[in-house]
Amino acid sequence: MPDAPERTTSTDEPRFRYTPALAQQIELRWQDLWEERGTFHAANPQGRLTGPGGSPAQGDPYFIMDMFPYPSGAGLHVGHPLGYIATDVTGRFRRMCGDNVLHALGYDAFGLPAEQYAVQTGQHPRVTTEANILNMRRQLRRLGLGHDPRRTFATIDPEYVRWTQWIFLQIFDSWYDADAERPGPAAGKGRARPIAELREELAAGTRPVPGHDGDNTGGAVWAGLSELERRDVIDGQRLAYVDSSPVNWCPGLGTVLANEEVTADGRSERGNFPVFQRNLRQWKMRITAYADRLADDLDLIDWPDKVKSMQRNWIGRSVGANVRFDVVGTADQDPAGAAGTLEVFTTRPDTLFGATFMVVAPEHPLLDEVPAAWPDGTRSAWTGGYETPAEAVAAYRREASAKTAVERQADAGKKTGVFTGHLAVNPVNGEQIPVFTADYVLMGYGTGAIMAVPGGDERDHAFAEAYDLPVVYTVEPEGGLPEGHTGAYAGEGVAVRSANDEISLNGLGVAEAKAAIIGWLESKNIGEGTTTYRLNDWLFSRQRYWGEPFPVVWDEDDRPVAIPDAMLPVDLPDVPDYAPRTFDPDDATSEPEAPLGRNDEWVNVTLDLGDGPRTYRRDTNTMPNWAGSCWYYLRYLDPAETTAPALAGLEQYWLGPRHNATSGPAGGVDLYVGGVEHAVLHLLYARFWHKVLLDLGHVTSLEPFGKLFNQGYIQAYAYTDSRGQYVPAAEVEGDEQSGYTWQGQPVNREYGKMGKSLKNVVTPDEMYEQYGADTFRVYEMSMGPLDLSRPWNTRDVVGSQRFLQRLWRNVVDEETG
RNA sequence: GCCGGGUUGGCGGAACAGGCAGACGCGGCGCUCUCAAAAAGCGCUGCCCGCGAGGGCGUGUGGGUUCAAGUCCCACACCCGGCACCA
Repeated sequence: MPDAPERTTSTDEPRFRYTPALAQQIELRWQDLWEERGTFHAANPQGRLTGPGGSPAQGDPYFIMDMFPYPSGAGLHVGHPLGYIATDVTGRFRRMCGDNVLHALGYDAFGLPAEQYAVQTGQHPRVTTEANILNMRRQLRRLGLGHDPRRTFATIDPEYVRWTQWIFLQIFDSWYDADAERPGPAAGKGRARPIAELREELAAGTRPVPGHDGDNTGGAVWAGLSELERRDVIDGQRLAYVDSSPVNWCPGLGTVLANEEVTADGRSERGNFPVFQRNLRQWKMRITAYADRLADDLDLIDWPDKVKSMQRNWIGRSVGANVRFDVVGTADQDPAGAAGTLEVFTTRPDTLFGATFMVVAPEHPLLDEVPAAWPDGTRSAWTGGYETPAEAVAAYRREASAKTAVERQADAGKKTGVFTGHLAVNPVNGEQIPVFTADYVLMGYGTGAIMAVPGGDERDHAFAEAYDLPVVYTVEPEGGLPEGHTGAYAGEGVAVRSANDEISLNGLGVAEAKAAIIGWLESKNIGEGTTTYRLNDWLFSRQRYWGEPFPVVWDEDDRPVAIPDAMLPVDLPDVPDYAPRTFDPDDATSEPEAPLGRNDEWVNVTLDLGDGPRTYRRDTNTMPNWAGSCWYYLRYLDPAETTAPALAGLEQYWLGPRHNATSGPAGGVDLYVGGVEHAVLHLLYARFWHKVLLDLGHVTSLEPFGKLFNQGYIQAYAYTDSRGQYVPAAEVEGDEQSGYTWQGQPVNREYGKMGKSLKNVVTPDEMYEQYGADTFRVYEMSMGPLDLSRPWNTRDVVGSQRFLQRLWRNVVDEETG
């Protein structure tokens, strides 16, 4: 029982009433005691981290976690702690039930906003970030969260960076063996293996050399390669690799971005700047190798369906077939010979007999060379009015490349295109069909080329209608297509008009027909069943300062060399100017320039990496913000561990599939609470890293997060005056009926986020001061279900205050104490 | 268009397994305390009719199942979120 507070006002309030002042006194006292006693220390089954008073681990392990915060300069508003309060309540409940609860909070401290804040304030990002973390710690401690304070860390801590870089090197030093059996619970085919094993197998000749024809028996092909060629083969197989392909270049941010960071209308998620496709040499991670496992293992985890479906959508698995069409030479070239082949991907190989033309993306390499003249039978509508295919194709390519993502979306449905002059041979019936280029076919998906079946696909049908191309229906529903049917028929049915001398699909259902035609294509070696994904490899390098440097140097042959583990971490150097080099947001021709490149002494180093001192160039990129958050859950197990990101025994105890089964058959964190905005970013990347670590034997759980819960957002009202300027929401008076006013003038109410610029921020500090942390916590938990978004109303908080007062009165006499 | 989630008083929301709809909180009204106000406490508060007793209506809309439906089934409308020319 605390002493009665000094009376600070002249009221006649009872001495022992539960007032904000008394609440604060109680809260601070207990917060100090919890810290002193280590009340919320979670006990590891081994090692230095024991429970309160040195107690050993007892009860079922229960690992509960929040998506860790980004220490922004603005400090917290009342929306931020919502999830932390919820996990605290759950964690305390489980602890009371006898579980060994692990609950801690670290800080995700690299990244663009921290860097931008530092640039604005003219201070080094480390200075501002550390100050922000301190402020956030203070605000959160006052909330009274039952966290284990020994387990906190920030992603910018050099010891944390060491292990982030170490994991990067594990990925860099791995390749994906699609045929290898996975051991243990991950059973199936395909896993990451150390790159050294690839080299051994190539040298021994037990594996063909990728990208090189020829029989590698006894390592014959391998032996014929120079050391540089060998390194190129190896580097081409790594799970972290550098290559030059179209990437998202964002001049406004001065960096390239991952697909997941670009919105559907072609802008950066952060800053909303235009993003351009450019061929640039960048680091990527081979997440596509894990596409199937990332999709399939969603069945093993307890996540909201919404998030699962977003991930499935993003991965975008389609099962179908690749089919190769011969492209014939035209009259002026070589009328007899084939000019090449055109490979397409289709999910409906059963409709091959209905393919009456082909379409390739404007960027397709087939268009680099086109026939000199229009072939016989070319219709004027196909040529775009040009004299030659070359002119027509060039004009269309120009047009297409000038289109922005927004324009392209707006035009979706309207079909434009032009005949390329090429003719392809439909392998099932020998018919020569025209090859068009059109922007409704995307280079980034499948093979960038399709067989068009206007009888079975609405887009192809629209194109066929616009360019007067023949329509053949090869699938009909039971009872046939209705009289006068127009448009494509994409439904179930049986194959018709689908037979040649060797194979007949007629009468088969869609699934059987697919299987039959794939068998035939494979027997003729002109196609095979295959699976295509929408997911692309993860673009992993950024041209910014405030991130983890790549633990890689480049040798005199311009090949990447890993920094040995013993030399980690590679610290961020001091550079004269850490500001990113940004550009006119619309200037697509600008070139990225990494701030780390501004320090020649750092960039050019002499190192002894095992074969004597040599000079190298450091990699000047930094990792994306996601790197640190890809594995932080592992670091809570013991942030001071010096031999591994996390000890195997601890990982098994806290994350392994287990007994109380709260985390499900895949293991992972028992409860992970955070916003839905990371559905295809952090949550996909972290799953990918975890599976690589699993393959390499560093973890035993199949998934990092067994159960996920998305909390809603606390929203708020904001008010604008007649000029549209925001006015301080706290000073607005009135209600819905009588209208709202600020300083006597009427204002407009809007509903949305809480934010500085909207002048409607309410801070936890104000709540501690006016009501106490417990009232604040009760209010947030009683506003409504956690997964819903709802409005903050400061005046409603008093209800929770009265509730606690009533509770208090039931236990304590307000007059006597 | 496809996928996911919703729709209950003036407002946020509750109703767990089909069993008294509207818990709890805000707001509103009345009262107590006070010279007064604030704070706090007590009572009332879904809508309509009625002085009242009381009556009627009521969970987006229309149907259905059931002794009984916010809850189950069918159809529709609207709102929010995600994806979208992905072959």
